[in-house]
Amino acid sequence: MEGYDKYAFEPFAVTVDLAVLTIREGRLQVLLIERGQEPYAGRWALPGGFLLPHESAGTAARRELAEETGLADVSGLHLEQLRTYSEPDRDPRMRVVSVAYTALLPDAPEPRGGGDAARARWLPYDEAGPLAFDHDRILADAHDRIGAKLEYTCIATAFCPPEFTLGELQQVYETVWGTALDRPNFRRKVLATDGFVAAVPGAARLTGGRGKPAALYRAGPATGLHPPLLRPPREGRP
Amino acid sequence: MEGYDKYAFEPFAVTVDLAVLTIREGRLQVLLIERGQEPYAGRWALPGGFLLPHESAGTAARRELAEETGLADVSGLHLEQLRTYSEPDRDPRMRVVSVAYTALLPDAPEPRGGGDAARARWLPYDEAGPLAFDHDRILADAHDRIGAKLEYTCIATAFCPPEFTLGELQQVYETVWGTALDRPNFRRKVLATDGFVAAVPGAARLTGGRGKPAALYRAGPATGLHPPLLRPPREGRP
DNA sequence: TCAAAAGTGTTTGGCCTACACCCATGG
DNA sequence: CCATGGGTGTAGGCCAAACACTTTTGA
Repeated sequence: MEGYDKYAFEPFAVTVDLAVLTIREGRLQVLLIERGQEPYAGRWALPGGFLLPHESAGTAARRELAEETGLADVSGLHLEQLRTYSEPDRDPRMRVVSVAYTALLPDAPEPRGGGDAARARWLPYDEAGPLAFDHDRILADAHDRIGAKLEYTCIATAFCPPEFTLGELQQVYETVWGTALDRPNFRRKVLATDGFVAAVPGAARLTGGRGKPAALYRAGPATGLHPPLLRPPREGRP
Repeated sequence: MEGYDKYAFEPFAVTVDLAVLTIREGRLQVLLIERGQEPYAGRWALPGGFLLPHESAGTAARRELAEETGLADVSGLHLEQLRTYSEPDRDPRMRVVSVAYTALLPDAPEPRGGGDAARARWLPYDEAGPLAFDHDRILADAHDRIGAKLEYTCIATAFCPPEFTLGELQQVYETVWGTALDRPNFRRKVLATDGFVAAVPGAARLTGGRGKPAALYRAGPATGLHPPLLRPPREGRP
């Protein structure tokens, strides 16, 4: 690093890309913006943007998240770094290194167009492609990561509103994993894990219009899941 | 991104940093280079360097790994992206965004000085700090990640030579986790996991000079561990 | 013949799966 | 009173922790 001339090379641009996931209508959905200009004009892409000169990638990601979702308070949302994409040809215009983040949202307000007045919308995860740039890969990596982290962390509550039922929490797992779970066993597993959820005394809510009202819970202080909540092995070969 | 002037901002430098880990003398050790110039002159740091203009971060990391270790063939080594560090003040000279990688080595040759003629050496993990820049944090993150991945992946074999005994494999787990494991149970667990290791027929090796010669194994084709090999819960509270 | 390291066997308990069953509510 | 979703109970099985025991080598 010594003797490096900071202007010797063509500069690298550094951006953040966001895979913003939520569960709407029982489906995993992702926040996309429509590109107005070339390259990939008219195609959908993940929201994102450049790092400002005095900003870390995490700060930039949270700023972009607020801009793109239009939410006033974005501080409580789950945001975590996914990985960095740096293939030389990933943007045909110039060298762009992008730090990708995954954000999880509970309720899903319709997005307003971002700062650059582009169209923004939620789209079901499996109808999202093909996206601009290498965003298909980023989105797939985000899905993989979230699916894996459901097994050994408590992030599932990040998809839920402040108060939620165990049925709603189970739907998070089922939606992301694409598999059905046994309700009694899921319930026991969650309640047995210390600090995963905390009961709201006396509260209850009707979920489907019919049926017994469900008890309400809040996210607990725990972050890890020991032992993990393993997803059922798939029927076919992996 | 539209209308972005690639020279409008002070350029970002993009580097890779490597946490190169190995097990020597029964201890987890890390490859460090001594800084010759300010800032942090005389301090030890993780090896690393700038991305070349047409190089991805992964390519740069593998190039640096070859340069710093002096190994001729570095293609079979385990190298994986850790995360990206982008705090604005992490390098006092300029804005540097660094993509950190973790590399795992089996045997550990003494390193030759890197391309910039700096001193390089192996140091036990727990004697490594304090390092230059934010490298203490990067190194700790690498250790955390490797410890976690031992539970649900087969990367432990990356610390072992091509042919190894189950005792050596167990020492990898014990060294990284800092806990003792039950040998019979470890053995059963590893052999029960399809594709983790494959026996080398007829081969055996004496390990401690005394005792029964141990059968030899090679790394199998599996990458994931289902079910995981969970580390024993720590005695104190987490 | 002993120490050291590899490898096998066995018991026990816990957790997890699967499924049967009861409860509360709206139509 | 039936459909729907929430919640409890329980029998069986698999897995893994714990530990006793055998085997093979060098000294």
